[in-house]
Amino acid sequence: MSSAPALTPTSYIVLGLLEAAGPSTPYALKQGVAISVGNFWSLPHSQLYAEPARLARGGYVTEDVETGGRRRKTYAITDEGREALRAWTSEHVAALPELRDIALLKVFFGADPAVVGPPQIERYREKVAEYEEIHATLSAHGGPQAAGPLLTLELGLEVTRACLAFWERIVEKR
Amino acid sequence: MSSAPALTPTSYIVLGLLEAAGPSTPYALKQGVAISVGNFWSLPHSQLYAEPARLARGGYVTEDVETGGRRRKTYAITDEGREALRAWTSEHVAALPELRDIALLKVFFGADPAVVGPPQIERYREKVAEYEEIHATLSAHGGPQAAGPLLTLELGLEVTRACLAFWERIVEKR
DNA sequence: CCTATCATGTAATCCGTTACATGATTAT
DNA sequence: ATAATCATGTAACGGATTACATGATAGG
Repeated sequence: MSSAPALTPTSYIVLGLLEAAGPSTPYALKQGVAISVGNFWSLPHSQLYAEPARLARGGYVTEDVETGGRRRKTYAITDEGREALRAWTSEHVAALPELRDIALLKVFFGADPAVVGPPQIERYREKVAEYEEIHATLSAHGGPQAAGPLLTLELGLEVTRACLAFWERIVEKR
Repeated sequence: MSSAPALTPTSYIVLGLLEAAGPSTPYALKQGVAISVGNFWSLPHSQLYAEPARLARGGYVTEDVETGGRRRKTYAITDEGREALRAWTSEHVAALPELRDIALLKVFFGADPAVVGPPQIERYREKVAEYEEIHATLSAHGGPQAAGPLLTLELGLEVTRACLAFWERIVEKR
């Protein structure tokens, strides 16, 4: 008896969104990712078609196929899926994330900060502004279920600001 | 005529190490990654066997097979490889990196910071200490060719400190 | 009515992870 | 000697990216 492959972060993103938003089509999941977790963990839309299908094979979600023309598929989380999600959020994490920053990789191998830096600075400034705006609306409205996303956003802001400060410093220092 | 697949970050890590260290075996590359770029972009050792082989097929490196018993392979960067590396470091980067932090993902989906946070805090403290030590030795010794790695380390330190502060704050705040 | 964009999906390919495997070398 | 660890690779599998493709919908 072959055990099914373990669930991946992609799996839990889908499960988490399905639990929060209720039954959804892949397209709705795509929208959901874009305005929430996609800010720090994005997925190509093809994954949002493939992953729910995998989860359905494992019994973590149900698949409901529209009888009409487009045969759209709607997925809903099952009790088993909810349990898997709960177990996952209850486990601690030993490993730290890696930066995996392409611009930084180039600097490591000798790129000129004056070349690599400026576009990064510009994008980081936009991102800080964007995060600040989301943070304002989310902390004003957005009930207690927004606590997780709000915390996430706060780390995003701090890290983004740290990166911005770094690039500004190394660009002007030469 | 089928164009070869584009080079990946893994490719440039191998090319960069080969340029910096001279001809190397996969095992030497593994050692090199571990003490340098692996601090923010790690690779499983199997990639350091597969990737040089791919690069050899594209003409970016040469492969020299030992005639003796182990038939060890030694790779050396070619002019074409050097040019590809130089072109890559000269291009700017539009995209920003994503955090892709599993612990943060769990918090996003409702995990209790008191569960997820403490192991992260412990690891982050170790990492800060480690980075500070490397930074001290690298800025004391380590000539001008250590400029890239030194900068890289500085961003690593700032981001790591920001993450540490975040987790400390959200763990104690409840 | 035509065209652009949104919505919805599939296919091919390849990288990356994981596991397996075995040859040298060192320590006890 | 024998065990343990280091060194050196290969194989299998699957997830992720990329590209392809076409059905709806709205704007001009």
